[in-house]
Amino acid sequence: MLPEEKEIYFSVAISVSLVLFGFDGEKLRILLRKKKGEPFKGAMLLPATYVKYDESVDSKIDKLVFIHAQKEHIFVEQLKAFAKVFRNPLGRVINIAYYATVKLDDTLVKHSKNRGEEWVEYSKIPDLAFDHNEIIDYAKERLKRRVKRRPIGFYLLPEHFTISQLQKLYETALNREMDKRNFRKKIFNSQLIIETDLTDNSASKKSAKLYKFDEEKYEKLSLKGYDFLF
Amino acid sequence: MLPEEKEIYFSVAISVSLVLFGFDGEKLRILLRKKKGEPFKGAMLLPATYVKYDESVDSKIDKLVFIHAQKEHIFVEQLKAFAKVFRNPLGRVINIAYYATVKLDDTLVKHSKNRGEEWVEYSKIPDLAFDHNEIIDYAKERLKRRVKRRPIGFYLLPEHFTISQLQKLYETALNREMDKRNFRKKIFNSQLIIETDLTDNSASKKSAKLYKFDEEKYEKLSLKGYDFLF
DNA sequence: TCAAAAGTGTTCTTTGTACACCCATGT
DNA sequence: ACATGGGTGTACAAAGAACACTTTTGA
Repeated sequence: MLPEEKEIYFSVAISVSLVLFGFDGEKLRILLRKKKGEPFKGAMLLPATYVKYDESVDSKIDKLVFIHAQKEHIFVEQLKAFAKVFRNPLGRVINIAYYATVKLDDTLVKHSKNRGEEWVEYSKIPDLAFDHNEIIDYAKERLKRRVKRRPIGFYLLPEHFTISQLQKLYETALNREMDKRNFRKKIFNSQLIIETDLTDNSASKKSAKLYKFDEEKYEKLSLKGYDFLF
Repeated sequence: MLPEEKEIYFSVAISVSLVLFGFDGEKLRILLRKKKGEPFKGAMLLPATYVKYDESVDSKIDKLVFIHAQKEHIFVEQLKAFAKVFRNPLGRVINIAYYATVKLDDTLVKHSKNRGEEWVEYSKIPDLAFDHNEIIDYAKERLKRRVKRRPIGFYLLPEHFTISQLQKLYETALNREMDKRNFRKKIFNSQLIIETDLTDNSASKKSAKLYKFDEEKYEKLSLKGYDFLF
């Protein structure tokens, strides 16, 4: 590359965007915010930020995740780069999209509301600014595939959860209904969940047993290239 | 973004790189070239090119694929963006990596040789310039996953191929040995290959039947969200 | 005649799937 | 007493895994 050519190459901006999945025990949701400035003022869109030419994309996305999920060490993975020429009216912006999963509780919902953000139902995503609908569609597909092979569903649930909650999560993510008995069989066979003494009676008259994810066992198994089950 | 801020954002370059997989009937290979100019002069690396601020990434990667594969309509998919701050000494360059698969024949090997490029064995990739080893590792993982679920293996073989060739391809991509009888059973059950009248006796005294991929049937099945088998 | 790859079936195990009823309890 | 979700087992079907010998023919 000749020095005089540099400016026709080095004139692009980077942004990162985040598809943050949350599950409230009932429904799978995605965090959206309302755009404050131009372009697309007032439109809903994904959390996103520009990255300066000397900034690390990884640390930028980690910050974005922390701001919105209020937790560290959660599951984050890059989706891909969205790079269409005219996706942003300000100039050429390459968006590197990520997704992450978080346990959705009242504290976090409140935090998001205070920031003017909203946890929108998985199946009710409105038209968004830029190409963010395309990004969400891609993220949903990725989640579907991942959830089949790795127990990332567990990262979306509270520490203690009922089997019904887990099943609802899988049903939403995979977009199909499952048989209760077969589901339980599969889950218990996986040996990845531990029964606790606790119960939950928020959803039913009869109270349900609460379980937790056996992270230690999963670590061991995943070292051996373990593949999950659905 | 304020106008005076624009230059700290719009000062990044994009490049695309290509992990081109080829299979010669015996071995799975990846196309590499030798770097001519600085930086990293003389080092081996992936085919790659810079993308101008107003150029389409898609058309740039299509061109790159065509130059090296000499065919159109081959399987190409984005891997992800590689975005480390110091991956390129010229400045901040975001590399959007792709992979593609091509049928490797003598004509193409010659073409590559004329261009000073080399088809290097899948398991013998040397140390490369930039972060290209990381990109190849990522591409291998993706190929492994894809090959299990979609018959992309067929795109790597010549139009007519023997079952042994197909098995070798799967064994290399998945990095494990398979039982001949079970492999054949699975492949024939998939109903995706058609027997031809042709035979091949290049690899053995006893000649082997040649088969071809039933693309039409695959199109139909893939519309229904069909998943392959390994 | 022998080396090298082609081709071929059966058995057993594991996994997936379909399916229906009783239980505990809050209202 | 009844509605609501919690919890349980069995039988059949499909897929996966292990395993060994015969065939063809060029060298």
